[in-house]
Amino acid sequence: MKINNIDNFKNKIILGDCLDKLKKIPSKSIDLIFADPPYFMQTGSGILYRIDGNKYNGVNDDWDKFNSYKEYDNFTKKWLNQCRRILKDNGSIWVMGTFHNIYRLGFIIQNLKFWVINDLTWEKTNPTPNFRGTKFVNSNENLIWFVKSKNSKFTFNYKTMKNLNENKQMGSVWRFSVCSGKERLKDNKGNKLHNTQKPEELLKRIILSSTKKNDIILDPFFGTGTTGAVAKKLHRNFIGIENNEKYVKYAQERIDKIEIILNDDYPLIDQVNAIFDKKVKYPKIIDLIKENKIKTKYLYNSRKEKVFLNLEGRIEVNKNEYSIHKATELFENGRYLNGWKYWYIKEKENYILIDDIRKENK
Amino acid sequence: MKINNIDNFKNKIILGDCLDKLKKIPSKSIDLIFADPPYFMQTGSGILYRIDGNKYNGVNDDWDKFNSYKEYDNFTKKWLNQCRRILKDNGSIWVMGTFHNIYRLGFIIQNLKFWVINDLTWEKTNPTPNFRGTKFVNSNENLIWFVKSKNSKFTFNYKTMKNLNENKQMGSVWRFSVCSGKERLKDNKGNKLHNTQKPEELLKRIILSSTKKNDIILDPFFGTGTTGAVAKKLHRNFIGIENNEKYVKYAQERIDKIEIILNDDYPLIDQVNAIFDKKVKYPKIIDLIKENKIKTKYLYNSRKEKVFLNLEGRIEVNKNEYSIHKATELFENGRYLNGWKYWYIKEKENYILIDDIRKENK
DNA sequence: CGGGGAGATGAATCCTATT
DNA sequence: GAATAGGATTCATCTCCCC
Repeated sequence: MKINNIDNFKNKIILGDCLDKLKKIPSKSIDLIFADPPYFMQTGSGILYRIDGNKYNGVNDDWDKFNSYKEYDNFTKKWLNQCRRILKDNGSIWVMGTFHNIYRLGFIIQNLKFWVINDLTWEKTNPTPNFRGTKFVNSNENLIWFVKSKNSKFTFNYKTMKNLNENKQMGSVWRFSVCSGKERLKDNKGNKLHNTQKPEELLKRIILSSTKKNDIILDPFFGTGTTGAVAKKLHRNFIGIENNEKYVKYAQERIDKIEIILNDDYPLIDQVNAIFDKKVKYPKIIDLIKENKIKTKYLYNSRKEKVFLNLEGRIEVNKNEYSIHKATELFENGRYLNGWKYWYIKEKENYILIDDIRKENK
Repeated sequence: MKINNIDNFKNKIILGDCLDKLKKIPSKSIDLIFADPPYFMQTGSGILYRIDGNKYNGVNDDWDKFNSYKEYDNFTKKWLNQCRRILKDNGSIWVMGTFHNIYRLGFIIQNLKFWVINDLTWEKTNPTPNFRGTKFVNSNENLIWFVKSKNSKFTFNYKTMKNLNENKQMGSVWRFSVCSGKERLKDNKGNKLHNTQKPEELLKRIILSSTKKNDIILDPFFGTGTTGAVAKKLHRNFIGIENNEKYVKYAQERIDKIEIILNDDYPLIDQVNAIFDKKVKYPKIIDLIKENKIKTKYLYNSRKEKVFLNLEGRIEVNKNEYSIHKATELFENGRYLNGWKYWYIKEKENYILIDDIRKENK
């Protein structure tokens, strides 16, 4: 086995510096990267500050601010370039942040020629109120979903997400509460372990929408391991990178505790996933003719206009041949419609949509 | 009077290039700038079809075309620098965009040492669906509210916004529909005048939250003049800059038509509601009966013909039930009339039109 | 101007495999 | 690489018409 085979990293938490450890990951080996990077501010001592209320006081005179943006941008470019290298060509990356860093992220993402698919808003139903009434309550965090290039054939489990959303297309604004209660990890003194632990609901949506079962998901800022926990629950593989030994310990415990089968939070979601995103193979019209499922020589539209269907499954009009789809243009003034849902056969006195015949014989 | 006195620009639409005209505005003269710049959408050259086969008519205007991010960024820097110059030290700027441009805006805003107050999300309740099921529905646009420096004493009308939000602190995610219907301006052929007209609700929140009465509000991408219209309705002054002659003409007409009805004797919030929430909800007849506003069992028409009104708000004639409207047909030889304006109740010896009762109880 | 139904429409980086 | 065929895909809102 090669030392750098991706299998060596699967479902492990790697303790160490994000950039150092990213460089160890083989190229084009990852299906999804989720990154919740820190809000980095250079204070002279090089302290990393997470986005957490007003904790970044004291580093905001103009010069420091600009200087720290520069540092932050450089750091961002470095880990994003590593992400580009290790991501499969059709893989996806999700990042999240607030106004403090999301514009830095988005700008650099676009400059590195990544291709943005969606920008999303997580609306927190229970944000910290603005006690002094000085501005609007900061009730959103922002997500960017992007891929390596415009031509990427990324995964999007459309029907799964629709199904999760009362059977309507899921939009780009997600509304649920911040992580609290039992889900929130505590240290052995009973204090919250991490300031910005992400809710599993968030990772559930990300992973369900843009990965397939058994995909490999990497999180370079693993923290308390929400990404790993949800990946395991959804039968995906994870790789975590985290610099803080304490977080690694608790994250490992958290993930080890999860039993993959029959979890109450995610009952049979993989089966749902499989059911809803399964592509159905339909027979072609020529097959239906050959198998004698369509015996009639003529097709009709809803206005009972009649066309001739030949043995090759082509519609003949004025000595020209058209596909069943293309023929709709002729009869609908250039509107291009799905021919399967447009043409009927006549059986005795009944008109039957050819799509219904197709579905009976799939 | 100085040639460049700001009073010369007040409540005028300036036809011409955004940058040229911004340069004419005196320094530190503006209280609020709202900027809805081109988004640089980069749509493909293909036609996007709706599911019913019709074409989707999206933004394909010349004003949204740029050759590169670099060109877009340079343009952005230039107009933002002019904005910094003309804005009062305690003034506010709001910009908006989607993922196509919002990271460019935010990044440049931060690099130019502006100070961000809030990032906000406008969640559209009726966005264009994703016809192909290729990604999450783009249902949000993004806003950035920022000021000239961290020390700015900007305006934030906290209580007004709280009052507008059922007396809860207003958050950074706003939910309302896109501009359509009567609010949407049409050209003289009946087509939509502008591809991206913004709803008045949006400007209402921006102007109410971060300006005072009689403030001067400048919009460098004036378009159809939503900013001017709402400014006028709320007793603020506007200055619009717009390059397209047609838009200017229609915007001027739109603004001229507005009657200012603010009155100092009434609480602002009531007036705001009166101005913007033009739709009056009338009670239904069943509600009036339930609330005992209509106590009588009989209704009369102008010929004093009597009918029985049951507890479900239906008129009974010859063992048949009719709506109050449908019942007019019976009594008017098939002429269909508005029942509210046809039927009376009898109170002592007075006949009272049920429409009057309804209006008293709206 | 009630109520039901048909039709229109909105800032969109909106498909894919085969020949 | 371009052209073609096959096949999958929509939600809230507003206006207008009719009864």
